[in-house]
Amino acid sequence: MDVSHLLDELNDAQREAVTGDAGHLLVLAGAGSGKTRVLVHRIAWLIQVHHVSPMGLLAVTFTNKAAGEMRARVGELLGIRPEGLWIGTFHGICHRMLRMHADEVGLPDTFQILDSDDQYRLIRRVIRDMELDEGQFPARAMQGLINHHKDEGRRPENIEHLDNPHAAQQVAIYRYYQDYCERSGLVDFAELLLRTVELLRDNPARRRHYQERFGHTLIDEFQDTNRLQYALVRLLSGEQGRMFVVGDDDQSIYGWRGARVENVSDFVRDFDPQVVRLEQNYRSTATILEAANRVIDHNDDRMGKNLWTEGEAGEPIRLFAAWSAEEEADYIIARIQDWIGQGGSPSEAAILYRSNAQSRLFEQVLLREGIDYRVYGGQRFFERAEIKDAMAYLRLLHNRNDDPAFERVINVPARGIGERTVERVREQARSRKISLFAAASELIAAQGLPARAGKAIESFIEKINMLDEQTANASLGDTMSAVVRAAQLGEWYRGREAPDRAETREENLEELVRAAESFEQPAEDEQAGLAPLASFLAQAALEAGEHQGQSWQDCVQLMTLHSAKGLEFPLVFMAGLEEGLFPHQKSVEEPGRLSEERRLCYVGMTRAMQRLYISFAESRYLHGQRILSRPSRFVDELPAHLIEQVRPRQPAAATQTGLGARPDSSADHGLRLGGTVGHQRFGIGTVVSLEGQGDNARVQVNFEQAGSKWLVLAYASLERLD
DNA sequence: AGGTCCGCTATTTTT
DNA sequence: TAGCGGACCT
Repeated sequence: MDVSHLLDELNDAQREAVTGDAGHLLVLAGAGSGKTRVLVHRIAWLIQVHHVSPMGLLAVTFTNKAAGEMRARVGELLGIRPEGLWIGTFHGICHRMLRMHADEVGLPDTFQILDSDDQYRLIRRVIRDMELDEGQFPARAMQGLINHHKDEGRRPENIEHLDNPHAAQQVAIYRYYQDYCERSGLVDFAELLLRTVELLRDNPARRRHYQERFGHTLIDEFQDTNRLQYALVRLLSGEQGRMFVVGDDDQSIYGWRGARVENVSDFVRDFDPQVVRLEQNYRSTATILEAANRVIDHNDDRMGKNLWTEGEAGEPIRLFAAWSAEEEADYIIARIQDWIGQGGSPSEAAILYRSNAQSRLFEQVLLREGIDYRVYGGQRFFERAEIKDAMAYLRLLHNRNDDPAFERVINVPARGIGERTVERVREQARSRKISLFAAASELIAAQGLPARAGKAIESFIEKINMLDEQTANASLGDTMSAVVRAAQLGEWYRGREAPDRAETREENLEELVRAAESFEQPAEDEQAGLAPLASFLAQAALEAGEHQGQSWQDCVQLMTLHSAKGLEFPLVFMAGLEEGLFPHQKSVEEPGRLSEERRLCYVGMTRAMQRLYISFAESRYLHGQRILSRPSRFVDELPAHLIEQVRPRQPAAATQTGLGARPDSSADHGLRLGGTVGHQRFGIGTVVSLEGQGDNARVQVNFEQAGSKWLVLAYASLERLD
């Protein structure tokens, strides 16, 4: 069989990775170096050249998007959809295994996945049940703590330090929450992984089964794995399995949520892999790459990598120093208009920022200028309140013991069941160790509720039971439709919200019915004996859907630097490069976090294909207050010779608005902004900023070689060269 | 039971 | 500035 098409379009390093034959492989894949291509070709290579059965391959990614893309491209390359090939997210794959072995891990067949919001509400419920002070044990923090323990593989019984009463209480919350989940057949995201790890760890037969099956394990974005994910991969791969690990330590930006870059070096230690570096970049100009290389060079403890390109130097990076965030936004939108005016497309432009709040100004200006835009990171479809409400009804049909679902809709729409009544039901559930639904039924039967409340609860229970009977043989679409109709959520929202808002909710509910109608159950779910309804519920939790609808439109892209990872745009703006904002204050304060901010900067820069603008503002509103900032240290780390100062900082007089001290152009040192100066040690540079007077006068110079420096004039002995 | 007002807080996000 | 949650009022 001719397999040249698998290698023809690859460079040497990519080829080395794809064909690697010596045990395990670590591919250090720089930004834009063709990482996905290598993964996809590797899979095809194993199947077509080494005749590995698709059944023997496991490919793991982080996001559904990445998994979907990989699956599509493998299918395309092989010309067929390889049957039996497991490509999926960590959570998707674990979910699948747990469904297959639910009985062995002590889960009911009807177990439900708890999304973050459900989990949060349940933890809050638990803390109240335990009658603890929510100030001392905030649900948000407890959620983080519990998830962190799980990500580290810890059960309540594995946690020590119980000498501290507060810590002991936290563990008690974890235990209570976990017991609750067990009783109700609920599994949170971290639990999906932890259960699977425990299954493989404690059940030798299962472990052997999978280890024998998966001769090859491929893992994407390895720098983002946490301890549990690494443990999972090791268990699945076993002694015999070959690991093909792709990652980039320089793009590790999720340490704050448990990702361990150290897994990359641990992998080298544990598996002694062949290491291949993909350093040739097919995305950005040489100028952008060199600047990015130089910035990331300020980090220690790197595996080491230098991006290069055969392409041209391209344009310099433009650095814009704005007085205010408003001016920054005006400037950026004006440059986008230039781009469009020159025939560029709006969707080729991306504005990247550190925190979501920054999008507002850009949105205002884009709106004013009539340019379409799309903000990433809004609420996702299955996270919308009305959708979650409808889904809660559906969940109750599927599993009456789903307490979070019961709590969510027991009084939505309002049917006169208040906190007191619900608390009576909870008490009953606690003392009888049964679900809320069962407790409510018992109370009705025992007439243990006030007449009014009792009637209301009874009608709710009847509604659920009746819906269940009516839809027993109905399709998923018809069931959903019946649920939405019976629940009367549209009416409920219409009665209490602004018309346009309620209308959107009703449209979403219609959309939900359509989604259920067109839902195609994955073949493997069907084989596992799963009802379509169960599949649908699981998928809603695991893939919450698109962030925002208008993705098809040709519009300017607004997103955080984090969401930009993995994407590329011809025209990129990185805005708000100010100390305190980027790097964020919190990251500056905590040791070790700064290098992650720098990696974020590196990620941002390497999104740009042709043209990169970097900007900062001296003043902006933050939490309703105007604050003054210095440029980010990352700006100083940009090599001066690659930068074009679009507007060197002007003497203040003209734009002075009375905010703080401005550089004084009338000082007698004879230097001027934009002027060229020479320095004994640093060489030649451009004056970028002047500050203070007399002995205190300081000057910021962008030196061609040494980069940007602040110098005190009294000591620096600069020479005027212009 | 349900609605309103006040005060507190405030990176980054996927599953 | 804005959203959320809790306290308070009807």
